Amino acid sequence: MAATSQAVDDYLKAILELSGSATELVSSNALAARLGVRAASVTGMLQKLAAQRPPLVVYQKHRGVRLSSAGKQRAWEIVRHHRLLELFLHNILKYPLDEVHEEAERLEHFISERFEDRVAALLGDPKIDPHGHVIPHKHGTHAFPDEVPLADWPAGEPAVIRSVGDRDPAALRELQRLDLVPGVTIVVKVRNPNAVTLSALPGRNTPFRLSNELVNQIAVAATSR
Amino acid sequence: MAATSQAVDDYLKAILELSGSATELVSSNALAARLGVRAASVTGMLQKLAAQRPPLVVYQKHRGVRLSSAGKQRAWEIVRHHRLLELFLHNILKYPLDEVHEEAERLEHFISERFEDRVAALLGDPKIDPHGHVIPHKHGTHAFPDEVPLADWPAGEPAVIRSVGDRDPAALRELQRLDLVPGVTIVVKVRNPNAVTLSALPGRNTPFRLSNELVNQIAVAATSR
DNA sequence: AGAGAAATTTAGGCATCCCTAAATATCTGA
DNA sequence: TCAGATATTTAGGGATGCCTAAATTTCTCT
Ligand SMILES: [Mn+2]
Ligand SMILES: [Mn+2]
Ligand SMILES: [Mn+2]
Ligand SMILES: [Mn+2]
Repeated sequence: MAATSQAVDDYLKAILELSGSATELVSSNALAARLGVRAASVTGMLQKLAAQRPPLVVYQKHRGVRLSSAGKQRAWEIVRHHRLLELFLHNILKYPLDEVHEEAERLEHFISERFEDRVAALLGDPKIDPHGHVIPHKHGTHAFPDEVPLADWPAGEPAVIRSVGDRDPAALRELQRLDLVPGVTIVVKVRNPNAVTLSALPGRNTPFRLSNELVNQIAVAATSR
Repeated sequence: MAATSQAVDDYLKAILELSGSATELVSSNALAARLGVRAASVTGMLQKLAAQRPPLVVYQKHRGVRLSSAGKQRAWEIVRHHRLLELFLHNILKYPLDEVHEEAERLEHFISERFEDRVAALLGDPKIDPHGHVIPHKHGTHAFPDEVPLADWPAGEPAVIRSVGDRDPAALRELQRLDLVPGVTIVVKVRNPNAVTLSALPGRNTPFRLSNELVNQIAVAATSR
């Protein structure tokens, strides 16, 4: 497989991250917004990725794009780099949680296979990154975890925080301050259009309100098992 | 100071490494050979570097180029990244000695100041990289060590290996096999145009011949002190 | 069906960094 | 001094990846 540039890597990863289910098409505009480039630039790049041999994406004009199997492989590879790097930066180099993402976002494109393997070994073949995201295996993808966005979770039902978003440092600092980190159990008391109120919990005296901006950073799962 | 591209970094580092003494001019052809590009490309880049504000090099047409103080600062910065990374790869990630250079050569351009600082802390503010090269301080340059090329060392006088070249993996493996690594004491018995013969040494039964290719990888200093 | 939203196309441009080939200029040593 | 070595200039090009602006196509919803 031909080597991919940083820009290509970023497009593939963005398509992966925007396509919730594997078959869902991602629109050009969504990609443009996520990558901070113009729609015309996206169209150009998608055509290039689809024209490559083997193609990295399956591109349907006006309908959207999804990863080909080669594209999926490369995208997961980059995600593995990213999450291993984040854990390394946090656990070994003692980076604050809200600073790991930016550095990993840069370095993920440049580390070698050997670096990836040695870091994984140093960390003891970890399964979860410091935000609670699953670290994919070296070859092949990984099953989607059973987590759902907190915004979709029913009120009254206890839930465990599985992961938090890694892209917004300010939100991350706030979540840490509130102790809303992976592993913590919460209960939604009320859901409004713009916020969610969480019930009082052990170690916290009053119910409190979480803005959607923070709610959207959190993914949860049932407390059972 | 404006951010420098990878290509600019590589030019600055090459100028630094090719100018033995601080004031020595480096020729365009020497740079072209070291960087694996054409002389015409070098001329173009040198003009760009000299035109920058502040200038990164002092360029005298037909005579050569040397680093300005801004250029020197950036070049030493990259060298610090490189040598810290090499030591990190060797000591923490357990890379073989002959594989650290290539990875460091790539990553040196992309790590942040924070990464540099945290790696230095993890390694205990090291002074010497795994090839025996001095790791410059974070701000400002460093004094040149007292080492000289083995090719310039007088026969009969014992010498300690101070450093070995990091750019040729095959040569490095051979030097390790021969136990010619930093810290080891040697004596030159005979010098030929194409080789040097070392005297028998503790742990070695016969004198042996070292090709210039290997001799040129080694820098030594007096055994005293 | 028609309007508005979404996406694409086209045409031109910018920046970086590299290449070749040929002509020219400068330097240096015998 | 002058020939050969060294370096520069000029003029052309390629690749990547981004931009704008305007025109157009396609889709989707009412
Ligand atoms: Mn990899
Ligand atoms: Mn993460
Ligand atoms: Mn630095
Ligand atoms: Mn080294």
